[in-house]
Amino acid sequence: MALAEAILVCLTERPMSGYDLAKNFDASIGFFWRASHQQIYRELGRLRERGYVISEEVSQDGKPNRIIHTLTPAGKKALRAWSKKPAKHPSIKDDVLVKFYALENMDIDALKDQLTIRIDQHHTKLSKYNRIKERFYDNRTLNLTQKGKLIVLEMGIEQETQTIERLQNMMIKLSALNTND
Amino acid sequence: MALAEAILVCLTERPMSGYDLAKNFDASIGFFWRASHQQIYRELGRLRERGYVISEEVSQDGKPNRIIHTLTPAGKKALRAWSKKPAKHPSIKDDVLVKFYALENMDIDALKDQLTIRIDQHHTKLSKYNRIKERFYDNRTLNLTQKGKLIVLEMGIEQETQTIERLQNMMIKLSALNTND
DNA sequence: TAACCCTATGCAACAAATTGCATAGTATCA
DNA sequence: TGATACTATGCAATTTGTTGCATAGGGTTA
Repeated sequence: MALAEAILVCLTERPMSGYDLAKNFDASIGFFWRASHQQIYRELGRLRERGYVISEEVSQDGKPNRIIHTLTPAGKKALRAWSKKPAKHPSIKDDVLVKFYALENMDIDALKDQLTIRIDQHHTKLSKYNRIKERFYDNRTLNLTQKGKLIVLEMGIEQETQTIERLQNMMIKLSALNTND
Repeated sequence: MALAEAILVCLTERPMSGYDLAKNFDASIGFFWRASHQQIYRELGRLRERGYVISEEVSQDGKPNRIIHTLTPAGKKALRAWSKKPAKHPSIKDDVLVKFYALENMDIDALKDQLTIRIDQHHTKLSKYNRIKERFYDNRTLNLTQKGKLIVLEMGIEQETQTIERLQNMMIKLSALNTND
């Protein structure tokens, strides 16, 4: 259950509400771990039960009260223990590639549209990464945690760039098939 | 529930038993869609209920009987309908990248070991892809389905090559951190 | 002024995935 | 000859993930 750990990792940055976490899972950490707010709230309950976070309600006016979750020493200990455990295989599930596996039974024009959408999505991601890099990491003295984040960010930029190229390549090959057969 | 469709895609090649499918999900199609045999057997039950496959028991001697599942016209129709539906976001869940997000709370030596294992795994995958390409796709006249499979195979080879480079890059950056800080 | 979005939390139902176990014969290796 | 691996199927329990809904005040837009 690495969602628990992904949440703890977020909370090392600063104490956060479930809502803040959900937004984080929609942006930064969400680039390689997605979770809905429902999942996050449920998991926060479990983390509280285990004593990995403490939660306190903070009243706001005009807005609903927030519940701020803070990482406990036990939580940090759990994180370090987790870091020593072997990593799992990253999950792979990709509709589009499956579709290429039975082209004769597919609607090829529809598949092209899907490829186009995919390429757009990766462009969006790439722009986000680049914006984050410019804003937060250029020309600064970085501590260890920031350096770690910069490493994954740069890997993300490379990955997205290469993915876009590969998808464009697939598109070209798919189009070539279509006109010849 | 695209596992159903991934199974149907496999069955377009030839009728198969659950066991055969499980092996396929461990090799070819499994490179971008993983599923355990328990998942597959359960899903086959549902596909049979919906009339997308028909199943017949074949007795063997020495070995347990096999149940061979064949794609029905209704199954093919369902596949084509699925091909028109927009693709989902490919699922992303990667422990290792999450770990880079809180380096101060991680055991960096353990993380290096994990990176090494990852690199090895991608090398293994790459070799498999290359072997498949040599065996089945070189110097042949290919039909549409085979061309589709070749496209994803070539994309897989590119992807794995690039992933290995990126991971090695991460390793170098991580090592540089370790000695300086 | 109605429709919609944002902040903020959460329950409930359902679907999918994981983990553990069970059966049972054959083959291979030490 | 005992251990292990392969073929072949499947149940059951648990954990994760998804979808739909509910509440509720505030701001923005048409």
